[in-house]
Amino acid sequence: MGNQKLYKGSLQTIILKLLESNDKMYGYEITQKVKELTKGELKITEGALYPALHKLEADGLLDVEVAKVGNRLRKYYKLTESGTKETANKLDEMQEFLKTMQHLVNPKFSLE
Amino acid sequence: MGNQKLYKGSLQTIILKLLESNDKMYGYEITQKVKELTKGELKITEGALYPALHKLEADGLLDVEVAKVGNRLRKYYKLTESGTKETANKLDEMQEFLKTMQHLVNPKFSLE
DNA sequence: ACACATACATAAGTTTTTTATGCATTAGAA
DNA sequence: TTCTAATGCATAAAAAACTTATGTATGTGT
Repeated sequence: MGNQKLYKGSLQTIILKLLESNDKMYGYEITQKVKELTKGELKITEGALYPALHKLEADGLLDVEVAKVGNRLRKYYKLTESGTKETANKLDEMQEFLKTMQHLVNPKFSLE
Repeated sequence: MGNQKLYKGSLQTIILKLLESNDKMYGYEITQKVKELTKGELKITEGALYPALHKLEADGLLDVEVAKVGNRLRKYYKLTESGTKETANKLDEMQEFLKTMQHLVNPKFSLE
């Protein structure tokens, strides 16, 4: 499961991307989805996730809707209009970042 | 120049990779090289760089050699044996990270 | 002279994350 | 049936890594 340290700074983008693909999700579901999609490489901790969700909501990027399933509550999050725009921005920045890093660390780099 | 936040956690790897490619470098040279290689996308600040170099040295991954150029001093850093091994590890982790993130944010993802 | 580039450094503050808890419900195994 | 693990939320203290601000000094070009 490699270096969790490298994921610093990308949590918001990951959350937004998942919500763009899945319309609405709740916190626990996000942790499981990420674990599944990354084959266990990335495990989002609750201590990071919930504050991040609260911040995204406070910033107006997410709307929350509380649902009761059996006797247990879930908080479903979905993108607001502004959240959808910001997701596009953050994904662009992420692509740019990945391209740059690829270029920096790729072995071919030493030939330049 | 995109989102500097995403580069959090990757500074050590970047420094090590540069030293792997260039044998020995001094701090200011590193900042300029990174700016050049990333076409200004990434600007390493001195407040981040120097503490990072000191830590890598303290951890035994870098050796330092002070040189005097004119009346001004430079600290040349180079990989130790252990630093060379750690560089390989960190580059592997970086590749893994980039692959995983690419997979997470790539548009194709929504088809899965 | 003055501004900017080179070259090092550290300290205070911010952000983001980890680690450690805490509470409560539900499903499954012993 | 009792205990453990999973589900589901949450927050607080601490650590990590950075930005911003500042300091010192030399060299270069205008």
